[in-house]
Amino acid sequence: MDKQPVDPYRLLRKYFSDRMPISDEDLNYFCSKYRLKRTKRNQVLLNAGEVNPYMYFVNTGCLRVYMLDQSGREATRFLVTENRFGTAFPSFILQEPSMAYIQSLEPSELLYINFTDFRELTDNFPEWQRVYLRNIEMDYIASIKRIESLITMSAKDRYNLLLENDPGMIQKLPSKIIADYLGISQETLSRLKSKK
Amino acid sequence: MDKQPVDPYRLLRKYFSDRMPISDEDLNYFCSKYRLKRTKRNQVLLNAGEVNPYMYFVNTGCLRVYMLDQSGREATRFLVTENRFGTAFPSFILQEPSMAYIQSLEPSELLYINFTDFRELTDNFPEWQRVYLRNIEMDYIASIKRIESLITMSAKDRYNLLLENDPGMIQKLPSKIIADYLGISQETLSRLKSKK
DNA sequence: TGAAATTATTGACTTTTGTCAAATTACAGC
DNA sequence: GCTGTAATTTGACAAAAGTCAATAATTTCA
Repeated sequence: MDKQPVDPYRLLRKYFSDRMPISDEDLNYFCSKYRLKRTKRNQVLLNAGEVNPYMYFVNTGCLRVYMLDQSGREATRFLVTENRFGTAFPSFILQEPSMAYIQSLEPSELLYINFTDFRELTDNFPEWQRVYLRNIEMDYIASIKRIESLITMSAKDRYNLLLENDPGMIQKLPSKIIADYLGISQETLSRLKSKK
Repeated sequence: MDKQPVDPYRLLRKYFSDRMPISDEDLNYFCSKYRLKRTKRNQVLLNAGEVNPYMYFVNTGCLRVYMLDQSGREATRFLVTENRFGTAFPSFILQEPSMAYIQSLEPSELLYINFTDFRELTDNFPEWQRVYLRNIEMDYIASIKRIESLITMSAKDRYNLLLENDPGMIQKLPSKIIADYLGISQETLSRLKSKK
């Protein structure tokens, strides 16, 4: 069977129209600001030190935002799964050099928009500003919960919590990445998994 | 010399008018949604398990949002200093029982607004929505940076970073609170301070 | 499919941080 | 200014997590 050729903007249009009232005309205008990019496994989209130009919407695949510590070890800051927006946020918003890298963990299909256009849309379309605000509120809440887990829980408890809240993530991603998302070494994670 | 009686809404009015164009009428309307509260040192404003009804604006003093871990140890999630908004954010936004407590570290003068009124203002005043959005973006960025420090740095480096970025905080607050903000024990912090 | 590269596991040891207890210091509130 | 409570420091030890190295298991992609 042949694959149907799929409109790469289908998911994005659905994302907008599911969350806010929007005319076809505005929808087309929104989409005109986004460009398509296909990436390979482990392709780096942004290097630390660069100003991050784009916000990404993930059609298929998965993005990972990560940093290197002083000794060159990787630490995962954020993961962006399908049908979601995400980027190296501080660099994008402040338009300052990034502390973080962005890579696609798998071959991915992405839609991306530059900072100027992104601000133009949030500033001029109140309905979209509202949706975006709700997204940021939720992302902020998720990051607060992550801080809580980091300052109050042991590595073992953090792992068990992730296992409860997001079993798919643990199943899907290499444990190396789970470990640096939790802020522990892969050896420690390996031992935690065998111990319970 | 007698103290001048000060309008408790002066700072709040200034906060709004500094950040957005707003008519006197709207300013009065905004302020009508806020009520005044004076607190004692260490007074608890919200207990864990309660739904957090209020967003606070700190006129004078300081608020602390903190949690208890399994063994009853406190961990500071967030501090709200003068002339800023803050609250136990997840519970306020989701209107769910709070994981966190709120207390005033010093005698404080606060203005507070309930959730319904807060949403009413952000939904109906685009200029204010925009200012609020920028605030959340900045708070989110601050929390991302805190996550970075927690997953990539040792206790010692996190302390030195805080010393650089926010020396006032270390000077002003008891080291017990600095320690549980950094996610370490007070004994460890005490040793870090003497070692360098 | 099969060689090369990456990832995961395990062991031995080190370092960091936590815990408990006691002594000292600071300071809030009367 | 006192006085009692709270905060801080220090010591001795325990537990948690990291490091390095070697091996085993999986993937990738040519």
